[in-house]
Amino acid sequence: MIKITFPDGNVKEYNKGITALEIAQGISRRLAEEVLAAGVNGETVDLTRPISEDASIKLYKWDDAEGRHAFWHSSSHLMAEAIETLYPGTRFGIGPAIENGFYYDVDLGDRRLTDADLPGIEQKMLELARGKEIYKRREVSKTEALDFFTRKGDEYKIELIGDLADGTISFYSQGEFTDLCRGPHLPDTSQIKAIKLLSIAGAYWRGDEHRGQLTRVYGIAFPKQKLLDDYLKMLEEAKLRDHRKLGRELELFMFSQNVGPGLPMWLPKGAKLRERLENFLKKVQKEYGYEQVLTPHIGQKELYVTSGHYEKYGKDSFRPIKTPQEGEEFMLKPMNCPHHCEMYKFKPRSYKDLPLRYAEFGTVYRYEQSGELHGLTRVRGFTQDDAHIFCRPDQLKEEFIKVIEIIFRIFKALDFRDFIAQVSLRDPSNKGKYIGSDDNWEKAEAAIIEAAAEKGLHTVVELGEAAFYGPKLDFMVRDAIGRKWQLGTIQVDYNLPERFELDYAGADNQKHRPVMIHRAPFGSMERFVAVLLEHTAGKFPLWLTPDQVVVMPISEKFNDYAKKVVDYLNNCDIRTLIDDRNEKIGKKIRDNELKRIPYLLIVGEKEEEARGVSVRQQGEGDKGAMPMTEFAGLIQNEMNRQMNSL
RNA sequence: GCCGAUGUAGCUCAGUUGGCCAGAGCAGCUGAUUUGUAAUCAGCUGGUCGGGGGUUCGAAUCCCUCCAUCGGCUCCA
Repeated sequence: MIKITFPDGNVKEYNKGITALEIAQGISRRLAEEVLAAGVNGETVDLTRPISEDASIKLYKWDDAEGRHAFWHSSSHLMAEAIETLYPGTRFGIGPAIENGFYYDVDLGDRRLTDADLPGIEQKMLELARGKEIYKRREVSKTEALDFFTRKGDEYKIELIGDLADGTISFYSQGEFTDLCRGPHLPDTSQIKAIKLLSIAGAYWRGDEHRGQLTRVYGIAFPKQKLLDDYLKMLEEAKLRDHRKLGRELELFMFSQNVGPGLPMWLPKGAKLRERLENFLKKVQKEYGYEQVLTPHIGQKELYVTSGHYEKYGKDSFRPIKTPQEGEEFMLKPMNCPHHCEMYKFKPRSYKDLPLRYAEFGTVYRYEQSGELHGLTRVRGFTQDDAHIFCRPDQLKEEFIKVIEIIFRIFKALDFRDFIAQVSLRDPSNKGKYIGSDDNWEKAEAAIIEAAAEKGLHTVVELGEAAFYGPKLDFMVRDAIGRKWQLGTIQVDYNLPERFELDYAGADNQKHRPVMIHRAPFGSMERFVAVLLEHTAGKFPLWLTPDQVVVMPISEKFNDYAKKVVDYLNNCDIRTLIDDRNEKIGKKIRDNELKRIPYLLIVGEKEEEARGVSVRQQGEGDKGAMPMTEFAGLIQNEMNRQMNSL
């Protein structure tokens, strides 16, 4: 007998070799139908894996990420089986479960897969799933594994097996299909009831652009048709809050093919909105002792040779601009730090001057490959809410913490509650990618980890994601369809001060080297506005929104009165428009609701007589009539309340 | 840059066995109407069918090429 401990602390005895599925069956039939995978002593395993010793157990269902993961991983194998059936001779790369669904990288030789082939694969998958094929696990030796895929002629699997240690290799088979796989998997295919293959994409083998490209088929599957329907509906709704669509509808920004791809232009409403965001951050930064500076948009190439950026990115940048007479080379600035370093060197600095905090809304230009441009989130010209803090080593942690506080304040003001804090460290196995001494890197990484811990920040650590000159703490939020984008970033840098030979006189009258912090709480104005648009679906808070109030006369007879109301409100610093089109009030309401203007004011005979307005709040309907002075007071109060809490 | 898809009016979209002057709704303009809480009616304007080649008696439609956009990959100082 073995002892099984359940998550609630209960302990029960079972025969040695019992499976999690059998345990579930012993609890209830319903549970046995719903359970997808098991956690045994913290490891996620197949439900049908015999348990041979005392263990704590957790049964994972659809609501658990581990359960969905097993479900989608099994779906991926099912898709591979379908593809192999339909297209014999296909070779397979990797086919994991992902956050939403699964994919498989396949090589069909000369055959090309297109979207039109997907429904056929879906049908074959459903057909195979209904056959209730068992997922069978088998442990194999390395020789046997290599032998199997050599006979099959699948060089991708052979390469994968080559990296595995003998004794750790397992195969999973269902139906006629056998795959190299660690698992875990569902007991059989019958739980896979609804399948949608979503798209086809090219993907480099093992993520290496110098190697061949496989065809990646993305899909998602569910245990119930309704879940699939809901998911597809959610995707449709997400499209409605796509910042590219909202940006056009709300007339915030645009792109022009004549100006060039990835070069956004801010229309009047967007420019004003951005200005309000900038003013908000300037106000906060002033409290934190920052000083605004301004620098030019270009700099001599040598500046970037000094910084190391030229060596790292020079080949992939916009080409330098040459002066016609002297042939001097200038680059569009891809970042602001070298300029700020030069400003640090303007005069000798003392330890008493530090920290020095130079802030600039700096517009930079980076050559991004054409295929990776994306709305406002990935562009070739953008404005960073940049600042560089030059401080003494003993001030580093405190300064870093203060930057975290600024980011918290901004995320709170704009209601970004769901963010990921990622600590990006260097890849210890590939130190050549980075500049600077091991000692400096260790100090910088320790400072970030300590500061984050001190602010109680729950972080994820990613190795190899650091900038080439230093580690960083990034704040990521998701867009409408769940893609992660980096917004705020804080980076510790011991290297640029060395390269630019920055120093200060210490209390000992010796030269010392300052430490630099690069930071951008928004990340870039473009990306921040994009993510904010998707978060709010275009319904910005009152203080930020482009137009706060629209006055709508019932008929043209009341246009004069409406204009008086508009003038009065604008004089009260309330951003007010008039809709004096010759349209019925229902039409005006509809159009202005769709423009997401927070307050719609209706004025007709009654209102003119009473010098009042009838108030309608966006999305909430009729709020009744009141004098226009009272309305103005309410809006001003609301705005003041919002601005003061920023 | 790579893989796949898409590109018709400002916006959303019809229009493929290649065949009269390329269509609709919304937006815009003009007029009628003078409206009370999510679309009043009528008329009109607006298109190098992404650009350039080619095939054909004839191309939005077929082929080539370039560009842009979309979904991924790679990349992201």
